[in-house]
Amino acid sequence: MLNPLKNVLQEHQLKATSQRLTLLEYMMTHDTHPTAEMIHQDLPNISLATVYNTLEKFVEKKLVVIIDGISDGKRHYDAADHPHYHVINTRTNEIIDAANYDPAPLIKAAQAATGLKITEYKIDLYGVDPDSKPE
Amino acid sequence: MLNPLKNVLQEHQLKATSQRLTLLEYMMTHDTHPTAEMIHQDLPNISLATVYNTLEKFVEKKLVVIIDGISDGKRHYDAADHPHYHVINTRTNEIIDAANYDPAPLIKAAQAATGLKITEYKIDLYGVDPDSKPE
DNA sequence: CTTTTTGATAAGAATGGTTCTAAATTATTA
DNA sequence: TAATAATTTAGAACCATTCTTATCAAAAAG
Ligand SMILES: [Mn+2]
Ligand SMILES: [Mn+2]
Ligand SMILES: [Zn+2]
Ligand SMILES: [Zn+2]
Repeated sequence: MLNPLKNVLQEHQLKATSQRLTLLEYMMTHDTHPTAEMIHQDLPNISLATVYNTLEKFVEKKLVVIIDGISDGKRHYDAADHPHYHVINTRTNEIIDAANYDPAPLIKAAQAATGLKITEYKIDLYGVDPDSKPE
Repeated sequence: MLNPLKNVLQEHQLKATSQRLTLLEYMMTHDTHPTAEMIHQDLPNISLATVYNTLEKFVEKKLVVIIDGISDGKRHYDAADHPHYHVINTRTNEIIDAANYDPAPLIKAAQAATGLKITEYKIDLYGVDPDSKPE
């Protein structure tokens, strides 16, 4: 087995079809946060239905996470290969990755507050360029 | 001015119509996290369009926040009267409020990482009952 | 090697939450 | 009051996502 992406898929009980390999590589190698439609435009040989189906599978397997709350009304996707949080520039809708924060105390607080076992978390902050005029 | 809710609306440059007063009171006095449709069912005298329009205004003015990422695919709304974060039970879709966490270091980290001025943040954790069987 | 079964992909139709439109009310101003 | 502006409303339209159904491909069975 020379293809590490093939390994990743098989470890997650997903058959390594060419579409899945292509999509997984796309998500792993792009630091953008594309919508299904954007991915389909970059990979026109994979049908839009398959993009949606495959991303759904990847989300189930926690290979990919959904970013919503973007003001374009569309669902954005992000490879979940390294834990990080997002800062969204509300003027440009740019989604910026950041990782200079340890979520462990937050997870602990959430478990203490609710008694639930935390399986996932999502931290999104919204901001604007400080030099930009208000309104 | 005896009605404090009327004050709140006027302080936010919103005319205090009866629909807005009713909706603001509804959001303030309910600790649930309803969808527009749920609110409309509880307040059938206010049209669904007005529920959407008014919630959008309230979100602009930061009186209300949107909760998305719930697996019912619908947008939920929450009064923003006190800062808190959410823990979502992914088996029941219950949205639990929690406030035992200070977001100041996170906000500081985000500003340091991006240079943006943070205006809003959204922290959602997802969990399951620890006694429930897996899958 | 067939044959059979299972799962994946594809194209397009359907869905439904949300937004838009245009008309009717209501509030404000002169 | 009349004139103007803002809000509300019902229903139409939108469109991102999901569903349907038909093909296709890979794996198991024989
Ligand atoms: Mn990424
Ligand atoms: Mn609340
Ligand atoms: Zn990211
Ligand atoms: Zn809440």
